[in-house]
Amino acid sequence: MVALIDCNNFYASCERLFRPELNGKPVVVLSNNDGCIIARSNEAKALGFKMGDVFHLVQDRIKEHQVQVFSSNYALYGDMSARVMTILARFSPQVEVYSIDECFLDMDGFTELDNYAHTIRNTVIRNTGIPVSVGIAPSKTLAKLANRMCKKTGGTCVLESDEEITAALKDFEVGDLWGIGRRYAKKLNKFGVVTALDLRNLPLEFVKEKLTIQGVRMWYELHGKPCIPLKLKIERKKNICCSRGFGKATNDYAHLREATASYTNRLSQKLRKDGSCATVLNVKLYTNAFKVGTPQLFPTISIPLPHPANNATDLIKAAMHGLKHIFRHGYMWSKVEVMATGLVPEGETQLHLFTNYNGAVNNKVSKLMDKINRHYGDGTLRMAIEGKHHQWTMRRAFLSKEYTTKWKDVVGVR
DNA sequence: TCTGGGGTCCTAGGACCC
DNA sequence: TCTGGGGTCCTAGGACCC
Repeated sequence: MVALIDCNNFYASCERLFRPELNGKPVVVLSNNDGCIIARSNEAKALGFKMGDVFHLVQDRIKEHQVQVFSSNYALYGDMSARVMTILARFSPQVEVYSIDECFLDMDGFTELDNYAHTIRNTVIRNTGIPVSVGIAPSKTLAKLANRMCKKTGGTCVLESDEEITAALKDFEVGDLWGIGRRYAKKLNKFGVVTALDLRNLPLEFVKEKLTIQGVRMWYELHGKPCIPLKLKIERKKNICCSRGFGKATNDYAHLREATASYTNRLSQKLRKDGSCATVLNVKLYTNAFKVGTPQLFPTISIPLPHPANNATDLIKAAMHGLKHIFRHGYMWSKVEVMATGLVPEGETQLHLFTNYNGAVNNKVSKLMDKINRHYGDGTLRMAIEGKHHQWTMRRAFLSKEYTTKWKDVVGVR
């Protein structure tokens, strides 16, 4: 048996923690750049606000219903997530942190699962203030389903017997299954497969043909035979990316240089944190595809690095070279993306045959900057080429404080 | 004026090897 | 008249997840 614990309306719940007067009121959290709605309290859901609603298009309704709006505050959500996960790890020796707000626990050998689920839920809410739902079932896919079933009531759900599982599958839309997206749902609907039970009852060969090997795994999982193991080890990432839209589109090359350098610096931090070096750096520019009638271009370049690197200096140098190559006049650029690929473990990098360059000095500088920034706060030391972040930095008009990660933002109690 | 930012896995097809 | 039978690696594109 496996449990899936999922935080309810996670970002909205985090914001409410430090604004208790908002309990029972509609709250939404926006994506980066205050673009779309990405989290909603139950009250906001009830008012009809949808995931992905474009903020400036629903602004009138937001005002009308006095919905409290927040910009994304990942410093806060990341820290609250770590607290929740730490508590959850007490409840099982085998834990997979699946996303910022979800966690699988191995429940093999555990008994009285109903009681245990309640204990988990009550402990998390008592110790962190974050409400969670707990779904327990024989496989990950079914645990996901169990979790979804109690999401509305915000409680717990254990699916164990065949009768319980069959009854649950019967009322569950196939498109809501973990692993079935919009495309597959449409495809399956065409074959008359509407519910999760319909999918489970299909012949295995048919599933394999239409949904490939992933569908076969899902089919077994729906039969209560686990096929997707818990990921207990955190693996090094295969790609690392830093991509962000600008607060305002620009055609100014100087701004693009600043933004690209800044994202690349951030990318290099992520690489160092993961213990990886890049062998290839990709740079891509975007115009705003939503603006019909304006000239569109999405130029991209892939730069093989002379030496695997994760220091800011070498990567920014490569990125500037790439940017120069793909930049064109006559376009309004709205976003830049830098991506590190061909990652190799730091310390296992291949030296260059014809030079004795090994990046030692640049690596030292970056590591020192990490240390200082960890101690004095992100951005204390930056690369000069990043500029002052005025023109292109993202919109965050409704940002809350870093209540749990910044001394000056900690709430005082009298 | 304003529409997110990350990731993963799988398959088919091409290029190459002996 | 007739032209094999294994492999690997890489990439682009498509699907999915939060």
